[in-house]
Amino acid sequence: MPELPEIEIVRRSLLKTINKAKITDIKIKNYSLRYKIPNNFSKQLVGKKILTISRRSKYLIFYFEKKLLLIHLGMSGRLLIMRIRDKKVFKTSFYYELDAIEKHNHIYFKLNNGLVLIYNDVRRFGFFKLYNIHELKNIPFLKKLGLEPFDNLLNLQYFKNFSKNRKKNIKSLLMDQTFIAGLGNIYVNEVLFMSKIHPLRKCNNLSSKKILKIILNIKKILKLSISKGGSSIKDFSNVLGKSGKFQQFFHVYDKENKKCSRISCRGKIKKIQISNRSSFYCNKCQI
DNA sequence: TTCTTTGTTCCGGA
DNA sequence: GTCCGGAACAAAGA
Repeated sequence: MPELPEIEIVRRSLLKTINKAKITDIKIKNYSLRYKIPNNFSKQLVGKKILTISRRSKYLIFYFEKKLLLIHLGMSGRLLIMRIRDKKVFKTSFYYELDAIEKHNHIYFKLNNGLVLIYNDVRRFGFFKLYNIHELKNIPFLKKLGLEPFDNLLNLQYFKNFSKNRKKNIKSLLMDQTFIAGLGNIYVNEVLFMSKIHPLRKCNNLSSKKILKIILNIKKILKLSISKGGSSIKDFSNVLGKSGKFQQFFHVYDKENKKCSRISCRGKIKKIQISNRSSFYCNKCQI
């Protein structure tokens, strides 16, 4: 599941490989993603040069002269880079254990630098949306998003202001994209474990100390994850066959019935449902 | 056949 | 009007 760190890593790899390249051809194998790809999609992008690639929350934004392309990878979307000459596929991300299966390649972007950008997505929950540059401020997906996790404005004051009149639990608050944009289920579970807070704790009666701990851990865990990923994709070819690094970070996610990883703790990881999402926590140290 | 997985959207009730 | 939880939705694999 690509979360914010993975999207950021993909963005950085794409900047290194295909930034400033021109799209010379587009082949669409499957139009039905999360939203149907319009028939004039290719026509609007062929001949255009990628000026830069940015990220907001878990969205990637490709900038062209007058257009921007908004990409969301859903839960299983991947962007792959293939060299046309030797047909070798390099992954732009490090966390997938299995190689992409060709039947799930849905879009091919042929570029003028000898590379092809491929969109591969097993579940097809990802999407591509094309906008005019001047629409940027009015894109519904981006409009309602809260602060980026690394934004300096994400501080004690912001947290307290947002949560003081709310009754929901801390897990749901951290999942709320209008509060902090880009935190998904996996990292919220990990952040709460690191902060020793039970996911069902009400969000409006946390101590300042606990809140600061949460904020610090959000930034810390995301940064760590990006840096690990970043170092393992310096040379794309190193990535192939080296999977599982990503999972090593997890302390609670998908660890039901495992022992708590804290040396001094004899707790056990429990799994519960919160707002229809699996939540994992240690029954001893998260209170 | 049923369950799981994700982020987003929508809806009803408080 | 606002908040909140639950359900639906997309597709495919186990």
